[in-house]
Amino acid sequence: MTRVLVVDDEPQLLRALRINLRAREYEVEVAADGTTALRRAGSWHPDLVVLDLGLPDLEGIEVIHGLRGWTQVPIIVLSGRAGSGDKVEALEAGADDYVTKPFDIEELVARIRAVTRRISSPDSVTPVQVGGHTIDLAAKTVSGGVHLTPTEWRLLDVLLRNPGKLVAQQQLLTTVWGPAYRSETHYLRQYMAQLRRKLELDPSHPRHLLTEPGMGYRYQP
Amino acid sequence: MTRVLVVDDEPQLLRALRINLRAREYEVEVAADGTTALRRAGSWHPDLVVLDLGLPDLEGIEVIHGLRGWTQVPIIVLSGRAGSGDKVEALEAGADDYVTKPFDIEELVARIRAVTRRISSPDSVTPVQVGGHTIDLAAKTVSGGVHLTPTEWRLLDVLLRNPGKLVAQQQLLTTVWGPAYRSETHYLRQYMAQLRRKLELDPSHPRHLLTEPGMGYRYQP
DNA sequence: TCCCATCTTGACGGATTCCCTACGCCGCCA
DNA sequence: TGGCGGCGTAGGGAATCCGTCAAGATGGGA
Repeated sequence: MTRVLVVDDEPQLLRALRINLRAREYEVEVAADGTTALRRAGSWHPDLVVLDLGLPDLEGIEVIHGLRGWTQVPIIVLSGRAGSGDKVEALEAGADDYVTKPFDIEELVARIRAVTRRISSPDSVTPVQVGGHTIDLAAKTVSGGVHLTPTEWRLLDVLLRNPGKLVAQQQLLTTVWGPAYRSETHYLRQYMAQLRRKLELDPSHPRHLLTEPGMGYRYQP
Repeated sequence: MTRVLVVDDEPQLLRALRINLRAREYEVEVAADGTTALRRAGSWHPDLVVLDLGLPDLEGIEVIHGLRGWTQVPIIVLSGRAGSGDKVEALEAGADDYVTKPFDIEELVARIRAVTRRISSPDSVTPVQVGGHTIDLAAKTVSGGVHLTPTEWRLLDVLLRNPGKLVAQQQLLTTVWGPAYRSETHYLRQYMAQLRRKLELDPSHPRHLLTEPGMGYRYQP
């Protein structure tokens, strides 16, 4: 089930969105200010964030930056201002879509559907087994009380979305750390070791997170 | 169906391209910034990338380098600047075509068709049979628990991409080891023997990895 | 302010891969 | 028959790559 975090300081709008989204089989959490929103996103790992730019404590742009610091979760921005300057600023900060108030709630739901369809379509990611653990990439959960850090999730994400395929070191480094880290292979060694310690039954003889010397790594289902 | 990843930070242009390309039976994914683009390319494996150079987070050139680090997927570059310097830089970084804004959408579609017709994506190469083994060049896998080293893969790659064709010794040496090794034919003997040992049913009587004395080698499907 | 989780950075032993030399075989030709 | 060039095979040293431990740096929350 798709998890949506709605961030807005108007209780009426929150209620309306919660009812409409739950009726359409979405899981909904709400936050009334930016600080709460960032904290809840960090602990709950939503699949989508609906964010009002006019918040009491933080600039909406700050919330976008805060989220983009560690996640690529889709963000749909709500705003009372229709100026193209705000729009550009929000989209440049990393928002995925922009809706101007007042809006028809059906329109927002349609945009949410469009964004979530785009996210889930690349390959329907169902929970995956590694070692004795069940990993849910969408919910960002691992069974057995295992906790992964943001970087570990990004790395595992790339590997698990290419099951059986060799993923080159350069690809892992550029997608997880950025293009500037193209040759910093010691990060890979470090974090692959951590993933194995946390996920493999016998970390010194991995069966799923495999090394291909001189090339990269491979997730073997 | 051909898969196209469109990277641009202008929502209007994204929408227009998505509609026009989908109407022409392309599968379309979009990304609004370079980081997202790199991640999505890594998980979705598009057959073609349409890339705007003016992105909010990364230099477009960086995105090209990031992609070229692991894939030969065709890249069509969009840019607002018509200067030939940018053009040269993008093409040298590995872009396949260059379109200056503003452009007619029909023109872009025509170029997309041209590029996809010209280049069959290496990521969509179907597995190949050699001896009793199935070889997947994209995933870097061989059936039957056979393991190949990086140099062996590079050599096999060249041969398998030229099925039935004679590949000259010089060409193999320059593409696998570099131009400086143009006359070191003993490397070829060494690694061809290893490939045969690992892949051919009867290594001393190869049926697929054939020698053309004095000329080079040939992969016989 | 301190503490804790996370991300960096450095160093070292062991494993893999590569490079290089040497040798035997075969067909060709003088 | 003996020499020669091209090819296949074998093995060991060197270079590279990888896993691991440890410690410093960073930043956010209590």
